[in-house]
Amino acid sequence: MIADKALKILKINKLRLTKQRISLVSNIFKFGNRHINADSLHNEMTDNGVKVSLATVYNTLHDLTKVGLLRHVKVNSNQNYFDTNIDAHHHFYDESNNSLIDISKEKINIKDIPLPPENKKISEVEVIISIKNK
Amino acid sequence: MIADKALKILKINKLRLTKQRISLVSNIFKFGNRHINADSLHNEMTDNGVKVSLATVYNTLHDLTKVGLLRHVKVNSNQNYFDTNIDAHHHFYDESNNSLIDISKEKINIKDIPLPPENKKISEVEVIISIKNK
DNA sequence: TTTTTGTTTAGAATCGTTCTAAACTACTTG
DNA sequence: CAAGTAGTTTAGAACGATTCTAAACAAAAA
Repeated sequence: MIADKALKILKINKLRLTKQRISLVSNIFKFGNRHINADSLHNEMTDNGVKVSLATVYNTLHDLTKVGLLRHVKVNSNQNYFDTNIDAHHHFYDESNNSLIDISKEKINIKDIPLPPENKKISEVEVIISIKNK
Repeated sequence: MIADKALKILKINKLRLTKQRISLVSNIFKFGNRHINADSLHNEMTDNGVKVSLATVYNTLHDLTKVGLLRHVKVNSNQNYFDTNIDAHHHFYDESNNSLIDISKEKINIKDIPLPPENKKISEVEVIISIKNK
């Protein structure tokens, strides 16, 4: 995903292309796939000399998730992580430093997936392999 | 797991059998397998007329986890969930109400598990199937 | 341009959780 | 079984991540 394409998707979803969103989006998608949280993204912006409030960082991360440009990773850390890789895939979760490492979908083969309860549908299947130092 | 056995394990681990721990443990393991969080457990105690501070509830949940009587579920909800079912198994995570439903290990067949990075070892493999209302 | 409506902001508020240090009590030892 | 000691509980403060508020602002529409 490149920033320009992401901005088009924001526009399609009737989200205004404000200065803040433009610089956040360009930062988020500047590097390859990665896992970000609000705080580190906010620091990144500050370090780059871009002044954006933390509230806007949170709002934008949620907006981007809503339109499918980010994926909220359901790992229980004290912080919420957002993944720029929106394709189905799994994660190593390093307990020693709360970091995530992608595992491509093909690497894990899940055979049988049970049916969800009545009136529910599956929204996501995620494998989390917790790891720690040897 | 029954409460008496759990208390023995506490003793073995040199954790004192205080009034608070005894009533917490007996509450936690009174029902079958379930998923608890600090707040709801604290309410449960209060409703039963047992006065325990919230801090003690947190301490005890952690202590029980440390000695292997509970398992901390790594689902990203805003609260931490502890599972009285300590056997390897998986979960449905109902996004509509942040609840967990057990899926027994046999129901899901994970074929290939990738090797962890250098100097790391796997501590847990967890499948989380997020579900929502149809 | 002017108006409308969505967005940003600083700071307050909230929520789950952990910390603190004083009071307390289970267990140990003499 | 009394006295000592070391682990435990507690209320309340503190904390860290996140959300809320309502006023200022800016993008898009009219």
